[in-house]
Amino acid sequence: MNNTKKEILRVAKKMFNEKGYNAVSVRDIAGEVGIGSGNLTYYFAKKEEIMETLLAESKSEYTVHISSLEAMDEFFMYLQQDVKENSFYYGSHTQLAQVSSVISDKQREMYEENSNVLKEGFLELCREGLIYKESYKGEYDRLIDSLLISITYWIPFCQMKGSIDVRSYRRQAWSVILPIMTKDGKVRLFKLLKK
Amino acid sequence: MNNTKKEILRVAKKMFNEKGYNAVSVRDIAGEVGIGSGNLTYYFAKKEEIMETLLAESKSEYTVHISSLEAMDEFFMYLQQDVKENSFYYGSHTQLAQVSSVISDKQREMYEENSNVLKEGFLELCREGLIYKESYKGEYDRLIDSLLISITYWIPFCQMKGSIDVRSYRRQAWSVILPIMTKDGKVRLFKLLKK
DNA sequence: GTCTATAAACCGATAGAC
DNA sequence: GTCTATCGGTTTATAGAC
Repeated sequence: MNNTKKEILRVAKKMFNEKGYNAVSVRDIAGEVGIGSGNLTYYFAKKEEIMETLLAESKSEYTVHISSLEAMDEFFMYLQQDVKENSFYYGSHTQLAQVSSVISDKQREMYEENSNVLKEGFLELCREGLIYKESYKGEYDRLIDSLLISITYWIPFCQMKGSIDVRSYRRQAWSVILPIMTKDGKVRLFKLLKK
Repeated sequence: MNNTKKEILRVAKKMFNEKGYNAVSVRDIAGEVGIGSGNLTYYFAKKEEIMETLLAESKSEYTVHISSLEAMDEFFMYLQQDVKENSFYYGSHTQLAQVSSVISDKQREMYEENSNVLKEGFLELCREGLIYKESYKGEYDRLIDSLLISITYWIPFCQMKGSIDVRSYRRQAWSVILPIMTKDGKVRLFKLLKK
């Protein structure tokens, strides 16, 4: 990939991180890179293509099968890290859904993928006797939705709360799961979180 | 308040509800009202002032003290209704935070208010023996954050999921609380939800 | 007070010279 | 590949008629 193109992507990601997708214009980006805005258009015909390219590059290779409490904890830490590193995306999640269907499709895809990963994880933890069985049909699905809605909007939520140091998503996630954990599961979780 | 001004607000709210804040221009609104866009500027110097006024008007008079399971259920139904009626606001929550500090201050204020209402409610339900005591310091606060992050971003989340009929927030909220409910509390809740 | 008309500044995007 | 000039669109702001 061309050097200028790389530089555009680097600067755009930085600026989106800081100010959000909508608040950054293509002229702003071109100015920061030190090229004309028309030249930027040569590389990216539309503003949304910059975001789509950034998104494609950050494509996760984290295809995991949660097979233990530790694996689920790692998954939460991965999500937390993902949100932190790609705040250019998560910080503008709602806006981006309206910008391009490519992106909104990607969002749904990521939701379904993470939802499936967590569902398998819940079932595995249940088999291991670490969490209780569903007390009604669909309980796991709803708790998983709570976990995913939290991670998806974690950045704007923390910004809204005005919390100076963003409390970790990892702890937030476990807080939702803890109440359905067995005594055995709780013991193992506390040991894990203390480390 | 002036008749024209009222009409502007009515039309703007309707259009924001349908298409989202960003997708509606002041010209669109003026055109729908049947006045010139410059005339609209006479009433609202900036686009954000329209939203700020709408927000100030929709100021909830629902200052409640949750004193029972039924009251908390009513509160969830109120939140659900609020989100539905004011989708012009909740559907663009993230964007609006970046638009004006008046709005972002209001968002934080609403979060803190709802957070306090729920916190008192949790403590009351605990006193009544319907939910368990905190199993660690801060557990209630985290569950409440889960409830509030869900309601705040309920609309974009449901749109992302692509669920045709939006599952109710009321059920989602109780799903998070159910795991910390006592046997007594669960019995009363199920009776309540069956009605 | 109420409204019209219009300018100013900015945006994403395009065309074409070099 | 890079640039300037420009289009049609937006929000914002002003000047002035009634």
